[in-house]
Amino acid sequence: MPLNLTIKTGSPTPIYRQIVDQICFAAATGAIQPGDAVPSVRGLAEKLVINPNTAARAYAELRGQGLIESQPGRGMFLSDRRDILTKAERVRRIRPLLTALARQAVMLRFGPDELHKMIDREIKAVGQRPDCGG
Amino acid sequence: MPLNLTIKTGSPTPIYRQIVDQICFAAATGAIQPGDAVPSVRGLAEKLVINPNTAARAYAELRGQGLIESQPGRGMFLSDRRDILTKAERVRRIRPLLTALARQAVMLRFGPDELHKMIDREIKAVGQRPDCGG
Amino acid sequence: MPLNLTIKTGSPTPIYRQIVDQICFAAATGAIQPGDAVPSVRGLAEKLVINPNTAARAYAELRGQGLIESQPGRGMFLSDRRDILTKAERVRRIRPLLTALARQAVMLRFGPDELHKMIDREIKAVGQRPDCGG
Amino acid sequence: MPLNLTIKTGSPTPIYRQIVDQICFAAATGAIQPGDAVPSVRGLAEKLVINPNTAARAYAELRGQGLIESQPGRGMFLSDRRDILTKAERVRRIRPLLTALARQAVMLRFGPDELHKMIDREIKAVGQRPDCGG
DNA sequence: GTGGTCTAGACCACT
DNA sequence: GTGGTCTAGACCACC
Repeated sequence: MPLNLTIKTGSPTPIYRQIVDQICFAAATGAIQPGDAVPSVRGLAEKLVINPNTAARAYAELRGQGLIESQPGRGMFLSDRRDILTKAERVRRIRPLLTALARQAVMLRFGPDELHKMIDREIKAVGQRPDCGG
Repeated sequence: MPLNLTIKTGSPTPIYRQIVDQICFAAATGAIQPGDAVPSVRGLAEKLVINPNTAARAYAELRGQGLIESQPGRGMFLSDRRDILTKAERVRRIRPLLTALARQAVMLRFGPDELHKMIDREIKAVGQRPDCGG
Repeated sequence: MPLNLTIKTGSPTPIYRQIVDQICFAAATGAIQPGDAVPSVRGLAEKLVINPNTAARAYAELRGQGLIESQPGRGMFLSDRRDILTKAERVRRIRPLLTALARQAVMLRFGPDELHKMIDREIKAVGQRPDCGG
Repeated sequence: MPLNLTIKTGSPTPIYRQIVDQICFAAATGAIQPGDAVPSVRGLAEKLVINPNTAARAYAELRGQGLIESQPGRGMFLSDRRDILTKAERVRRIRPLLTALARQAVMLRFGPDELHKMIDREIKAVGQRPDCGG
């Protein structure tokens, strides 16, 4: 089962964001491969019982990020892997989370080694859950 | 001087949050010890030239977290926070940040080693800044 | 007049795209500076006589590109300049236009020097027109 | 062999477009000269193993552009296209591409010199490919 | 059938 | 007041 999208309504994480994240992960982890088709806007909307616009919005964001490409009239397909963002921008985008984690870790007296182990475990576990607290 | 609070007005981080963070850090790093007195609401407000309500709000949050205790008639004192949180509770509190970081890291294609290095650097950097709310 | 947005309805270029392009240009040419506010979603919608959602969509795209940042409750502001895309990605995005131009130029017997002059003139002229054929 | 047409099926560029482009190039580069005969619709369809309708459509477009002329009973011949387009018309036709390129270049922060180099490279590369529709 | 765009109107959260 | 999200339904273009 290469792509099993699920959403949680009423979550602080918007639905479209949940979809984006899950497809993003599926691509990053290799669950879906370049050239693979992603569900159609209408099909996804029907399956998840959401408005087609919401599904379209998720896909629009993914397309904007260069992760998928649309072939008009045929559907949307996963693009070839490539580095889109500069190293500086990637660091910039993950920085707030690093800072927040470091602050909380210091406050809760977690040491670097403990953190490393926990983050490694988390990386392995990630990608199954539709909502991880935005 | 065990506690040297400074604030930055006009920051995206509310002033009360800045105070909470700094006292939190001071406690976590041992700059202030359990049983030490913290400034009175009025004294703090006067020193930082802020509204007493703002200082009170900061202390309310700290007391809610169990970090300080008021001894009526004597003032506010740092409690021994090691007694407060179990290991499970500490993990529970840092978990959402770990998850969020792991997800973002996977999406931005940061490997575990890169993450470890960035986390360590961030931990070292943390605690010096009056404003560290992301 | 730092920012004079106009749109052309019924154009092949979608309205939201026209807005994105114009703000993008204004930023690239220095007409608006980092930290400057951009019109509010509702204000822009009213001025251009479009649906607020359409304006919001344009801003969402600009924010996704890292060009503007939203300060909740305050408005949207132009971000600091930074390189977001890798060189390879920037080339990749301009490539189709280069190819199309080169083909047309060969067919119409324009030489490289003529092209250089025309493209330079076009660069100087660009940015005033809301629609330039998408 | 003045005209060696090849097509790529399954390409995003329709077959008729590929034919138009290649004949267009052959004419522009002098591979075929005004007055030269071009293959008949039937002959071309047979050689390329395509539907005669597709070949006819390609020729219809070329004739519409004034590039070829049919001499009833004799076949189709390359017309002298230098007589057809005035300088103003040539500029008018390439203008939209110049504008689009200039806009995109400004947005992606490509300077004039970089653009000139990329254009020159693209011109050299053009014409060899059976599929060059962007 | 596919995606893309736009409108209209609702609700939320933050300040 | 600000932005953010979601729904509903419409129309277009492409295949």
